[in-house]
Amino acid sequence: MSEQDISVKEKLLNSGKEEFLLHGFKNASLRRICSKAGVTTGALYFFFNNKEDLFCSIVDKPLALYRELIQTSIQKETDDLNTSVENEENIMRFLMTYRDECILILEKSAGTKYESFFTEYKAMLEKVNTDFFERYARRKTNPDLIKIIVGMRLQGYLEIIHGKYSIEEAIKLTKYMACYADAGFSELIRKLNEGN
Amino acid sequence: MSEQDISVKEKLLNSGKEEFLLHGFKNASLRRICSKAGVTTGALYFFFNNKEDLFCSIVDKPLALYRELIQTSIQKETDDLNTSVENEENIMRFLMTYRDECILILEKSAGTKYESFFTEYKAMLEKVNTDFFERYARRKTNPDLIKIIVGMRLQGYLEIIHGKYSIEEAIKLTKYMACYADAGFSELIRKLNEGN
Amino acid sequence: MSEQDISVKEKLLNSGKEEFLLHGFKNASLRRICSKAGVTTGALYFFFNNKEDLFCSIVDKPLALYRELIQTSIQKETDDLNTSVENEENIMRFLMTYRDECILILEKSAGTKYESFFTEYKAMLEKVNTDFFERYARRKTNPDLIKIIVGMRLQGYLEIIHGKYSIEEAIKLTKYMACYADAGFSELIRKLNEGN
Amino acid sequence: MSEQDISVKEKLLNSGKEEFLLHGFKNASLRRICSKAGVTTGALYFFFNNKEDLFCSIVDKPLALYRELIQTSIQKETDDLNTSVENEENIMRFLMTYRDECILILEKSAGTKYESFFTEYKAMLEKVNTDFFERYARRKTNPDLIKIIVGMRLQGYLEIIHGKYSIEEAIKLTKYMACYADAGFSELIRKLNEGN
DNA sequence: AATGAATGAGGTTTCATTCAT
DNA sequence: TATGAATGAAACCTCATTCAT
Repeated sequence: MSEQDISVKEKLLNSGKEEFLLHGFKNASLRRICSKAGVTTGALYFFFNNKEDLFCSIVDKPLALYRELIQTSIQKETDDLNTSVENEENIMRFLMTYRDECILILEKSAGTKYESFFTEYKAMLEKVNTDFFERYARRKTNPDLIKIIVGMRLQGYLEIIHGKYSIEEAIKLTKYMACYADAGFSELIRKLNEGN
Repeated sequence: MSEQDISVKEKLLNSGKEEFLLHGFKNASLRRICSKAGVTTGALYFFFNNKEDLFCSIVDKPLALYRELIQTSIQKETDDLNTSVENEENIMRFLMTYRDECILILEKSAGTKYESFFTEYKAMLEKVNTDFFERYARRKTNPDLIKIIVGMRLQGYLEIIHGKYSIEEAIKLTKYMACYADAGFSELIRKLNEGN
Repeated sequence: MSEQDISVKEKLLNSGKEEFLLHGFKNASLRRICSKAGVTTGALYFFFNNKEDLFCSIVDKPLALYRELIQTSIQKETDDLNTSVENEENIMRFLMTYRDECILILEKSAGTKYESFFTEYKAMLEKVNTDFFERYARRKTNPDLIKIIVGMRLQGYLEIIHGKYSIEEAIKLTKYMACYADAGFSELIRKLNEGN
Repeated sequence: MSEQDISVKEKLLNSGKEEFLLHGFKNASLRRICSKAGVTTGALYFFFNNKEDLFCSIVDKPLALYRELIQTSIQKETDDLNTSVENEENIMRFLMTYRDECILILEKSAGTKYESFFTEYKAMLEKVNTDFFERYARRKTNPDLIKIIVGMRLQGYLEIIHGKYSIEEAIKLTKYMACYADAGFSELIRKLNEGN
């Protein structure tokens, strides 16, 4: 598809993505977005209802896909713990495919309906980890510790997403990260049991 | 010091801190800051040159102190590796004492001259870690891995700072986090050497 | 005529009428009109020159008919005073038949060329009433009083038009109103002559 | 007070009143209001929160006074029917004193919180008239007729307010109008009883 | 030391209208 | 006939900043 064949709507989605990534939702300027797309501000409102609608139009589809992926991954992992490596790879493959959109949702969405997605996602992971921990360590968890570990692990993902890696590189790094995290986790359990 | 003795300047610094924490630098409103401080916007410009000057006035002193602390900590740790635990405790003690200011610099400073502080700080830590790694593991590091590990570790700190912990609780959590991170790090080295 | 046979032009006239009634000419939105009619804004400009042309197309024919009716009514009443009851009934029958269009012209036309129609109509009625008064009361009229009485009488019509009455109900109410107005008028003349 | 001593706030209130009277609340332009007052649009927001706040600042005080006046008038008239003439005179005196503000509330307030004031006021008068009617005519009222008569009477007030009369002239006209309305009302009752 | 007033630029959004197809 | 796209002006509003007093 040649340069001139990109529709204005696509141009707006592209320059919107760029602007949102650069400044975040609230500080993004529709004027800049439109002028980057080579149209007047009014034109934007032919394609989108408002600023948030533009943001959501960029982010909605990947997000829906991601929710599906998470759903099935958790299901699979509940049925068979051995799928966890494979699941993590699938997730990372997805995240790398939709790098920009992930960053938008997780770090640039303040002011939109997705602004609490990250927090909710973290809370969910904390719950999953707590359940896992209590099943295998057979002791009460320290919710503060769980929160820290989950936060660190997610940051690991974000570091990889922010890097300019190929998908294969990213997956390799993810595996190293898993190695790091798992060893840390085991040691923590050991120490906590010992301290008991 | 009685309530009425709080000078206008201090009131502005306080309400500024509050507002910047709540909305970030760019989305903070000087109007709100001033009305929270009980003065008009003009008054602010008697004490500060502009919005950024107010931000910096809140953050500058703690930042200078922190830079000193880091300097001496690194020096101490270079001289004697055994001081590392003690150093980390000192740092966390500092961070918890200046929780708000840390959050401002690390997460709310976009639009100010400190907006790249976090990135630079990370880069510095990456360098320190690389040096350490290369000295003890006697092999080339993977800079991408270092970046990830440093990012995760810093996120650990941030998680603790964001929690409403007492200093002693925070230090305890920091130690657990160190345990997690060190074990992970060791395992990573082992694996990398083995893969060699 | 089946549903699907309603031409686009008619759909536009209908949804235009609805919108103008709801928001008045100036605050009406061509977008809403077109979307209610199931076409795009461009289509409107095939049938009408502009917003005002749409308004006039809704209102022009009833207005022309009304002008005829008024003309002949006044003529008839000049020739034979006894036709006045019959004339008033004819007028009310007409107004009820074209309720929406009347309301558009009288109350929703600000911004169009008809915005002063009501004022002019009132002025005309004032003149007619003045002539009548001077012929039968044989004295100078008070133009201010005439203006007030005409305004009130017209408001009476508007109240009836705005009610959700059947034509027969409306005519009945009109007769009561005439009774009220005539008695008031007579008493006023009596009082003015007495005060003489 | 000399021309140059009029504060900007007063200038804004004046040009606002002018603009609202001319175009109604919704179609009034803050730009025009401000440029008529010789300031930029931003200046308006130093004195008023928004467009509606400007409108209300023009209208609030007279409205509060009017509500008091109505309250006491109804009370007085309930206690002693003979006060009605005096009450009506007081009301008209008030309306003429605050001509512009009355017109704003009654005819130009669409889009503000006062947009339904007229309707509510009418409904109240309909109730008062119904009660009065049923007490003196000893028969069920026709609510449609009451509505029409109240609407006409109010229109009478509006006609007077819109004229450029002095207060004394206005009061004189009001008395004539009362004569007209009372005679009409009596005749209507007579006719309705007869038709019984 | 602080107020009160005002600016001017920029924010998002809505609108009637135009025009190539 | 009608669409889909785009314009440009105007709408209300917020902002950091300035300045005379």
